[in-house]
Amino acid sequence: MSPSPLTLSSRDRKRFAGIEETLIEWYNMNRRKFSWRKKIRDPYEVLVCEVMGQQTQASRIEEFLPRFLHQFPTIESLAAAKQSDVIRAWQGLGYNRRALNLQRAAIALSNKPFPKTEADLLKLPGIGDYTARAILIFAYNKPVATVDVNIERVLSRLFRIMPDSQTMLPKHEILALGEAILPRKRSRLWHEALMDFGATICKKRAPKCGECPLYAKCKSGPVLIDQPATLKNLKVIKERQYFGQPKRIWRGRILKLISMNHGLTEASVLRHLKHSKGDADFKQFVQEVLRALITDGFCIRKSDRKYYLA
DNA sequence: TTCCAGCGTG
DNA sequence: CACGCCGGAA
Repeated sequence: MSPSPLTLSSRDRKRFAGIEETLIEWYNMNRRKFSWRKKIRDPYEVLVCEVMGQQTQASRIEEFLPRFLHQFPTIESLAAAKQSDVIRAWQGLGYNRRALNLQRAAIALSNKPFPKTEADLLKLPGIGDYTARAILIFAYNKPVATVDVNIERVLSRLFRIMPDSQTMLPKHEILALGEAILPRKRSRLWHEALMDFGATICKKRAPKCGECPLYAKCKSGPVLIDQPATLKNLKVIKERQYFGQPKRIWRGRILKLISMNHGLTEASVLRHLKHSKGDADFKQFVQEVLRALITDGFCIRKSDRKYYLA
């Protein structure tokens, strides 16, 4: 899945020469200090770190990664672990499916050389375009480009005039742009710089154009600098509520209940949830959630009619 | 209450 | 391509 090669316009190329140097300089002074950013990186640790990073703010990884790696120090140990222990180790991080997929990936990788190509990484469950490339970049400093939402924002705004803080270039254009400007000898450093810059200066909401070292070179800066933090006319999609909470919250609570008890009947689950008894609709809803947790591979119901972590 | 942020499925 | 998945922080 290589992006179509793109030749930067000579104008863009000229502008970029200064951008690269300024951004790296900014990064050297202002980078976020994370424990996993060490000189030598174990591919397995990069894999875990990147999966934890999916849909999750980097600061929250700090809390979970060391503990997880202590508990599952190698691919083989994760592959051999009880799934219930992996789920428990993931509790609080969110998107629990990632834990299941990560262990499945570990099983697939167990006792084999760690993959070094995008195609091989993409075969793993839970590894998509972004993560496959990110692993190659952070584990091996491989000269490929990857685009997360931070990089998407930074490149869109820098190279094209974005009408507001929400609008971005199409994904394939950004990837092509990313490939075109990639400093191929320092892919890892460059991507970390782009991400940190996007997370702290070129933020989604209320970007700090006033203190941006690239302001003079940024196409969108003049548009974004005075934009109010909250945009009107942008319709907010409200999350559907079930009995006062989004379903994901109920799923999380129920999964946590099951993970903290050895065998729970449906009645016990209902009791723990402290919802008004005799609410038939709520009972049916909980049943649906329990069924889904089983379908999704988190739980099982044994012949004693009690629910357990799978 | 809103914000943040990739993958897999239908 | 649209949607569901999680939970802490702002």
